[in-house]
Amino acid sequence: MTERPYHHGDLHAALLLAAEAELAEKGIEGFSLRSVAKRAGVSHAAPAHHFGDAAGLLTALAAEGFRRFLAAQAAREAVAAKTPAAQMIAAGLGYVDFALARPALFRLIFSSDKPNFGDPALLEAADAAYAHLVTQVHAMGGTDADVAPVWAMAHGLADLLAAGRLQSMHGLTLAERDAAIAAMLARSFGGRAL
Amino acid sequence: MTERPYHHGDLHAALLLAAEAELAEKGIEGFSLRSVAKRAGVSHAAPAHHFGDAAGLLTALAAEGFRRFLAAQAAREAVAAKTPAAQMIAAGLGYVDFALARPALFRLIFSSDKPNFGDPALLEAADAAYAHLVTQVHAMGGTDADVAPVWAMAHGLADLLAAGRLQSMHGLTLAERDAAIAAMLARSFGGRAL
DNA sequence: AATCTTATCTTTACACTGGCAAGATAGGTC
DNA sequence: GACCTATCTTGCCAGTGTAAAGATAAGATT
Repeated sequence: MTERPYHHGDLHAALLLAAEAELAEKGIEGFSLRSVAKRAGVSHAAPAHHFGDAAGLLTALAAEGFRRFLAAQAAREAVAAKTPAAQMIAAGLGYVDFALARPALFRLIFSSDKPNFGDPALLEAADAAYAHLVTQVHAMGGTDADVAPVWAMAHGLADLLAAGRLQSMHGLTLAERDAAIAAMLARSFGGRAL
Repeated sequence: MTERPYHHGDLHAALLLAAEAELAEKGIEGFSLRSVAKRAGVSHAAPAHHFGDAAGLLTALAAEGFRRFLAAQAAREAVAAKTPAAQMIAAGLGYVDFALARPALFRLIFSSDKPNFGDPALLEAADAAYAHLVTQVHAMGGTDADVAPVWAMAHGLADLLAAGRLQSMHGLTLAERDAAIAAMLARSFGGRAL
């Protein structure tokens, strides 16, 4: 029987990990602060000291979510051709990858009121994601007016796919699905990406 | 003092109205069944008889939401030119109108796990909305492959605007905003709408 | 008309939730 | 060694969803 020490050591990080697992299993609407604490092997009131309240924990998790979100895009970009068009397509594919791999986290950062989006750390992470998108569009020779359609297309695809609502894309192989998404992203840029 | 009768008369409809108001005020994440009951002037357990549980009430509300969603599109179509292209653009504008006018209801039908989407009445309402979209695309001479990009563009714009995330469109007048959305929708159709 | 049946609504109770306050523990500082 | 502060636990409260049991009313049957 290994006695659990009174002080955890790195409860802050442990709680974030537990919260991510809890979110993935229960979804935003089933998320429970007490359950997260139990998962981390700690009393129900322990998280308060590190994150204040449930919103605080979800705010920190959302910031981490934005970083994962960017990482998913970077992963696609790393294996894509180093042309601006291919990089932008890759970012869009990563956008969708993230929504499908972590739907609850995706909803937390885009469709939830629980995190405090005025929090500086969260704002910074969100701004970084947005800045990346703008950079991609500019690299392709697009203007600020091209940002909205590209973003909307990627976001709409990601959100609908994560919700399981685009049944027309269900029977496709991964390669076919990627090709279809790439074509739609190119279309959102005005067809100038092909 | 008008004594409240033991039997409400039409509690089913009254609860739906109260639930819609509750949703609009508190959002999905602040939605409370007991608060809805209080709003309808009835005990907290009364809704159970009509809707089973909270999910049942939100399922019924989601079905109603889909009907409102279609009505918002129809409202735009009624005042638009009667060409297929103008009608499709109008539907997209109505899509966005709905998301901005009732963001919580929009999230309930597209980004929530609480309603039971296997419910026949909800399925029927959702299918009707999807069928309308397909009809629009076909009327323009589009194929089934054109449905996804048009839907994704409309949905992405609606979701991002409802979340207040497309700040680039904040300073626009209503007419300018509509024109920008129309241009993006046309783009999602491959530019063949202009 | 009297009784039975059924639907509707209330009351009560329970397990769970988030948040607060008070106490326990331990690590660091003077 | 004494103090201080951060960390964590325990105990508590109001609020939530849901189930069970009782109260009330309306309709049906006789």
